[in-house]
Amino acid sequence: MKIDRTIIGSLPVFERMSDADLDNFLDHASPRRVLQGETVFKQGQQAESFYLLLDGRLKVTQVTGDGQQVIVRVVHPGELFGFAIALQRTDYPGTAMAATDSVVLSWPSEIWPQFVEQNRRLAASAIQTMGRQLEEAHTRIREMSTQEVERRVAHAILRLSLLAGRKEESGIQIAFPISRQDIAEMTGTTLHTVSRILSAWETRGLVACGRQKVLVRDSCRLSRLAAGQQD
Amino acid sequence: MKIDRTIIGSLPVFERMSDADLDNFLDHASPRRVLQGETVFKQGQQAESFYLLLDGRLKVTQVTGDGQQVIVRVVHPGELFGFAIALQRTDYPGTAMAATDSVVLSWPSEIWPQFVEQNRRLAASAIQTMGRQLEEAHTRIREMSTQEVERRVAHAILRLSLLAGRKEESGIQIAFPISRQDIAEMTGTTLHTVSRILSAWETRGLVACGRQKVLVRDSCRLSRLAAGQQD
DNA sequence: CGCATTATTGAAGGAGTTCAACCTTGGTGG
DNA sequence: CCACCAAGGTTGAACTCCTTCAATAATGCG
Repeated sequence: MKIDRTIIGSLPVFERMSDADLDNFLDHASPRRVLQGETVFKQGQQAESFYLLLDGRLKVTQVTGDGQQVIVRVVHPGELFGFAIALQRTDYPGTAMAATDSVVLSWPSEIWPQFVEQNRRLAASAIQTMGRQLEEAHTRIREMSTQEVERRVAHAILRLSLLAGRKEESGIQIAFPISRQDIAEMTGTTLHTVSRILSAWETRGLVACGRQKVLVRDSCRLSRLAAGQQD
Repeated sequence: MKIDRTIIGSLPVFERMSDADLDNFLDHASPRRVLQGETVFKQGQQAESFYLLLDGRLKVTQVTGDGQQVIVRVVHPGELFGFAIALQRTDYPGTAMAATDSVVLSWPSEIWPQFVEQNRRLAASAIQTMGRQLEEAHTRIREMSTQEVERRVAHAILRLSLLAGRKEESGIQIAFPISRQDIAEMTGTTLHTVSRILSAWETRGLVACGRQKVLVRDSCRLSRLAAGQQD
């Protein structure tokens, strides 16, 4: 499979990879379309591949023993995911589902060691990616420990508007379908509470929202709210 | 500074490093004693070194904008910490404080890239370390999202008894001083709630505790409690 | 011994969940 | 083409788990 190097080579993950290495690497890749609602892999499945998201948006969820679901990560274009192999796991710890129609590249897990060893700089890049994720997780833990729900939701929405925002005339639209339930699973609350909060915000002109849609109208005031300053 | 290779070489981090590489690497290390209550580094400080804990136990805390503290990690002997440099940060995101008298090794941040590139296998090892931390963080997020306080505390105590437990005649003693406040900061609750929970457990014979001490007397029933089965 | 730190416990209050009922939206198939 | 219906969303009311406030007790260090 021949994949165009120019687009992919510009991604941070491959930043410092030589053209030759990159070509070689891409020769082993298989592209795949994933329609909205379909999964790339499921929790507990054998981790036969690792992936890169080229286009679209994925939600990575985990289900607890008693059936509760949590969104542990949203995958944005250009990010690696499903690299369970790197953690010496044989199965995927979560489920990756397309929040919107997406395109992914996949490589067989076996070549991960090669992937890391062939280009030493790349290892550093992978570590950085994980480091960022780790920091994000810690931020979330901190927020969940100390902040009330409204601020957590504000943070989550702002974050999404940054990483997945489409600028429109009346504000920043989150560029993939996201339900109240999704937001609840990202912030550790219930869809009811999220609904109430968004309704209140809408009244105050902070956001506008519809079915699976959120538009940030006043990110400035929302930021202040997230920071804990009442406005 | 000459440090004995035999002890350190057996640590998972250096698992597959050659003796020569290891010696070279240890030549750049500085050991340091850290007394209980002292800090190795503080949140916001320039990240001039990265570290390995040889002996003792550290708490890594973060303080939020509004002064609330959270324990993001407990560092156990043999683990790397303070490798902010790997995440391309110039400062430490948290504070590392000795929960008990400890010994650490430190290396100048500058040699991290060398550390990673010189021994390719080591990079994989570092990634695994971070991967484990990431999984742990996700577990915590999942727990905080879905479980009530008592189960979270049970999990935290069990985890500590596994990673820092000293077997005694009457149960498993957590081998470093840990206050109600600490447990609260690890589980996202208040010291009051922790105190009430531990008191209740003590009555039921699950644990025995004193000032900064916790002893697990019935890890089996505690596990069941953590799993959500009422006993 | 005295004092600071840590821990216990009661009472009151509140933020958020749970339960329940109802409303909207948009896709689909008759 | 539009009627139907499942999925998503809203909103009220009751309840509860946990926090907050407060006061008191135990522990151990200097």
